[in-house]
Amino acid sequence: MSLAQLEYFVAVAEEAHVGRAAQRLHIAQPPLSRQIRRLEDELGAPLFERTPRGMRLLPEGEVFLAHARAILRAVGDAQRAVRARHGV
Amino acid sequence: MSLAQLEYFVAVAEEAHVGRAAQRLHIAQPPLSRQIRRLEDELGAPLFERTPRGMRLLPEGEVFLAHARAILRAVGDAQRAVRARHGV
DNA sequence: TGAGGTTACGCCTATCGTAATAATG
DNA sequence: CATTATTACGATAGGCGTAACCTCA
Repeated sequence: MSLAQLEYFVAVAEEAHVGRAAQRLHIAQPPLSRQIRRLEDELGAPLFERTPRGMRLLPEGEVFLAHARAILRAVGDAQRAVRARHGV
Repeated sequence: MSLAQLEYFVAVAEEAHVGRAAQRLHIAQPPLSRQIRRLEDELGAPLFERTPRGMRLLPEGEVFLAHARAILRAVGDAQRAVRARHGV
C-alpha cells in the first residue's frame, strides 16, 4: 500500500467515477483503475462495486475511506509539525 | 514522502545507526542513507545529527518520530479494519 | 586508521500514458 | 450503441545493490 494509492482511492470514492477522479488527479484513467485494483488485491477485499455508471463504494470501502482520510490527514500533520518546529 | 521512508526513518531513529537499521530492514546501507536524506530534503529540515558514532535525533526528528509511528499504526489499523469487515 | 555515513553507477521493477478491448444498461 | 472500466504494451522514473569515497575522533 502506498500513499499515492490512498489518494487515488479517496478521489475515486468521492467522484464515484474513475474518469473524473483521473482528471482531478491529473493522471490517465488506466493507471488509476489499476492502482485501485491493486489496492483491493492487497487488502484482500473489493472496495467498490463496478456499475456502467461508475463506481459505488461497498461497505468495506466506506470503512476504508475513513481510515484513508485519517492517514492522509496524519501525513499532512506530520509535515506541518516538522516545518513549524523547524521554522522556530 | 512514502510509507517505506517512514519505516526506514523509524528504524534509523530507534537504532541510532544506519548500518544496524539497514540490517534490520534487510536492505543495504546506501539506499537507506539516501532515503533518509531525501526525506529530510522533502521536509525541508534535517532530522538527525550525524556523528562519528552514528545518528542522533534532532528535536525536529523527535517530533517527526511520533507522527511517523502514528501514521504507520494508522495504516495497520486500516488494513485490519477492512479485513475484519470482509471476514464478516 | 577505523568506524560510519555518503556518492557513483548500473540494473531492475513499478508506474505511467496511448491504444485497443470488454462489459453493460 | 454509448459510456465506463479494463487489458496490452512500450517507455520512463524511482529504488536497490555493489563498489568506491569522504569524514572525523
